[in-house]
Amino acid sequence: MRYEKGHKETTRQHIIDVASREFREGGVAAVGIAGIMSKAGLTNGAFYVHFDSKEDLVRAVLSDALEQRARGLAGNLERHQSLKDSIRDYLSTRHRDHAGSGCPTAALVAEIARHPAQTQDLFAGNVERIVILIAARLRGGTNAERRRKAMAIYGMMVGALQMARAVGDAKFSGEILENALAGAMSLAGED
Amino acid sequence: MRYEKGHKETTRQHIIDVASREFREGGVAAVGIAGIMSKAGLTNGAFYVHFDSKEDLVRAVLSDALEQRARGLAGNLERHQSLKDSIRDYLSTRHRDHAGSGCPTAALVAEIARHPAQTQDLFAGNVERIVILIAARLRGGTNAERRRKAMAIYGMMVGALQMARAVGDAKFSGEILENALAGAMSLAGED
DNA sequence: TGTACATCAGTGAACGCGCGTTCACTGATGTAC
DNA sequence: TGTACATCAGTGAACGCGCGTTCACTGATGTAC
Repeated sequence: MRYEKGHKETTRQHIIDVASREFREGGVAAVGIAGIMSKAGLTNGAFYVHFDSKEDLVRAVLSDALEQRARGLAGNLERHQSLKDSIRDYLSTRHRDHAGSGCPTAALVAEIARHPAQTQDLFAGNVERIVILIAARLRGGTNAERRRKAMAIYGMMVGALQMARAVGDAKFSGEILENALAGAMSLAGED
Repeated sequence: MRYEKGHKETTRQHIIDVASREFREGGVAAVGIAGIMSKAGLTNGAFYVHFDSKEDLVRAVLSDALEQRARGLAGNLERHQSLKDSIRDYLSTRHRDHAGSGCPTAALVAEIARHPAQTQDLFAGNVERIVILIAARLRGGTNAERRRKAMAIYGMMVGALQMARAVGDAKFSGEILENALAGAMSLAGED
């Protein structure tokens, strides 16, 4: 079988998409290559046609997922979605219950802390980008003050979403999301 | 060899202490039982004299580590440490660089989200406890408002510490910690 | 136009390894008689 | 007091299994002549 131009790149992206979901749902350490390839409709061996190693895939997945997230947020803000609505989406039960398609930072930040410097740098660049996007939507104060608030707000979003996912009890979980939203808006200086 | 009274309980606690550090440093999924037992100065087989399974150990570790943390915070507050100083300790470079002896929530929250309900309930009880401790130190507003703020602050602490650990770059990491501290104090209504 | 060879994404079996778990055994001490 | 047996935390080899990775091979298509 010989394939049309671009086929290899399409397959590579498909593997990244599947792995991206699996990693966010199950964690990098607990998800294996055989499982990813099987879910992608391929066999074990084809993996190394596309990636050098599992760590190479992790970097490709992070790069892709973080990029998509930042683009999504930028797009929403350009389409005049309010910062509050963006944060509300982030701290929603829907986002909480769909980690596989959700924020890669919330799903993988603890694991990224244990990965090589190259992987961490990739992550850092994305955090910077998100902070700038949030800061640009804040009103009042100096640039430095808006940057400070943006970091605090982003940290709260990531921490609260993770806790909401980990407590199990739906009522308590919902309370965490609501209270973090109120806290974020209070910091942002809106209602 | 027959052992003095309490020996088994001492050994069990020693295994928990070792596993607690290893899990927080490396993550539950990436740390094996053979490694834990070897670091505890014992062999493989002895593990099942003390625990039914790895999940049983995970619960024992979480229960122990979360309990210790909550007690530590309660003790500091009773000894009249200010809330600000407690949060400053939490968002310190020292805490960031010593995950093994640090907050189990920040280290393991993402993994707890993937563990059984029994494990999640254990975690939820501890979050509730910490929130109450923080809320009791807040001034002004109704009880409900203080609870809201306490949850937002705790979420921010956990999220910011994790991001500070994952970005690699020390300068950026320090900036995240400082800005989260400022955000938390702003929410708490102090300086 | 027909034949021989090159290309290369994907196959599927196998590699060594460490995982969580099991189990027959050890041996120092306690208890029974 | 001396002997026989029970106790049980810990040993260390082994279990089946899935991990990440390697590799000889396939086979449809493209290119050369």
